[in-house]
Amino acid sequence: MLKFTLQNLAPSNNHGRFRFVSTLESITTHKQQQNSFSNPDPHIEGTSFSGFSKTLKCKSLSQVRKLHAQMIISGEIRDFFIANKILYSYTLHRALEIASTLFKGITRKNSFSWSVLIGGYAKADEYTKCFVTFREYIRSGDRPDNYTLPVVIKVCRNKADLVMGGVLHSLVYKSGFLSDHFVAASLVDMYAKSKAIVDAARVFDEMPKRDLVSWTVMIGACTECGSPDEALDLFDRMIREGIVPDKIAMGNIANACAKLGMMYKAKIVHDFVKTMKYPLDVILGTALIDMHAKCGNINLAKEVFDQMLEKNVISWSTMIAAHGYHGEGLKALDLFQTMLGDGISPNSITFVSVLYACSHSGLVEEGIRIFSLMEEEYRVRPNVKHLTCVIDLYGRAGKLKQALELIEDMDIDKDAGLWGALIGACGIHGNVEIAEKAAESLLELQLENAGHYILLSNIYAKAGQWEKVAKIRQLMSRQRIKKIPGWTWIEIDNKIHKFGVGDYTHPMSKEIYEELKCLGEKLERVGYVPDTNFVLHDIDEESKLDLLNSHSEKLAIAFGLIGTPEASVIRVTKNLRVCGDCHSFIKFVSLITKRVIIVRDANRFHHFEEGACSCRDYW
DNA sequence: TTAGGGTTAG
Repeated sequence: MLKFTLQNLAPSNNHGRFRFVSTLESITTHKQQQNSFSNPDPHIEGTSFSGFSKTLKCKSLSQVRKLHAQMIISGEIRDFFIANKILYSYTLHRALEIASTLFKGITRKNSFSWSVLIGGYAKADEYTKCFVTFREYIRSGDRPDNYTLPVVIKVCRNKADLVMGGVLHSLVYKSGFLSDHFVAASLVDMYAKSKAIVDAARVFDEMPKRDLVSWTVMIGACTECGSPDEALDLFDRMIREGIVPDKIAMGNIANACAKLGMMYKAKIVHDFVKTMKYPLDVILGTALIDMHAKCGNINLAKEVFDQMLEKNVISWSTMIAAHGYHGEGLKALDLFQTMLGDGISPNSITFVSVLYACSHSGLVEEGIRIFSLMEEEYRVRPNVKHLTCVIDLYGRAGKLKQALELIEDMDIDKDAGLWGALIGACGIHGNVEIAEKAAESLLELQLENAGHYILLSNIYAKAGQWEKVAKIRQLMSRQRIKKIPGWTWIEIDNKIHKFGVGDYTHPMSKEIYEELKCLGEKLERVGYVPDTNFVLHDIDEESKLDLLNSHSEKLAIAFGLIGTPEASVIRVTKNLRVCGDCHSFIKFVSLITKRVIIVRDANRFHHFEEGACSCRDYW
């Protein structure tokens, strides 16, 4: 089952105000004033190439070869300056064999020659040759310089090779290049992409001076490692230090906003991009689509998508996925057809998005048909993620036996997510027998994801099999698997308010619980009955009711009702799946308050209106 | 003359 990467993620600065909003606005104002005087184009950059370099760079490979031949005939190739330039031109064309031959013939190799060849291998993903050449460089007695080191560190980043990365870090330290911002930024990025966030932060903190790239790398690292709120704080710090974010930094911060699901901030990010006139290229445009969609604004996402002059398979897949998790399966399928009509070949992720969209809109037959055509018609081999979507589809249709048979028949490495999808479907249809079979396979994998164990525990609890619930709990405890705490947060007036279950830490807790009590009375009059089956503890009914009434999504929504103008849309984000009772509760709240309530959970968006949800009770 | 940061799922 697809999920946003929201687990374990919630804003840490409870009730805090993100300052980047005002700082971005101040830059924007400054920029507007600047524009009125000089109207500088931020996209025209100076170049560092001399005329000769520029000329060579523009030449085709055959022209470079011709020039090379002329230089050999005239003897000018003996000039190491000229030889180096031709060497560089060859690497730009990925003509690495000729480059290597030329390199061997250069008698006075300098650091430039080595850097260029090593960089050429790196850019061509020839990692082994890159490291072998780097080793020869060191053995030649020369010291690697601040041009070569970022290149080899980047290779470690691409391979997530922390061992070699650590060796290079120590080399950097010994050679005194830690103060070079190119070298240090490469190290930060290498650690970040290898998920060693503490090491990344250490290098970053120790940098004597940080430029835009170093900041962007560190901001991206925070988002990547599950702390988008820290990414926003860091972004704020960067701006306070006078650094103006460019389009790459803005794409990066759009990712953080996407993870947090905060619509207000998303709008500010987009406005800033517009004011700075950053071009909506394929990467920034796609990041903005993803941000708006994950912040609950599918219309703005589509607007950006339509404005983009160039789109690639990632942009299309992002938009298809967005329709999917907003429950707009037919639109997702339409877009998929348009994409094919535009001659864009779908990739593996496109199919995950399409199948996911089918699954979350109940398009069972269509989804199964597309799955069956994937390999034959589109040459994309189904993987476990596609199969998981199909299991969701079968689950929705109640075809649990067929789902189990399909899993057993397919020659695909099964993962916990796949078995989790089957257990989830069993939970909806109350099928303990198949759930137990799936659980056996799941437990064999001995994975640490608490969610799947909870699903099974949920099924046993619903069936009143408390002994088995206890057994699952024991297993989790033995394997030290902890349930991830559920959090729901709501953004009001640019402040984030975060709630946990039974939370009394909010300054307005008294009013929130009063609102909940009042709501409960009104809801019961229109037919809402709390479903205590969703409390997975073997406790008395009254305690269950108390626990149920203080679920984080209910607290956030109650606060939303108090803190936002009448008739306005309430948007909340939860890091886990919304609970079944809360889902029913929110439907009733949307009915009696006439509010549209949009809930983003770990799986998808739920649009509640007039007592119904866009997920049609399947999620 | 050469070097570091960017988009979709999980």
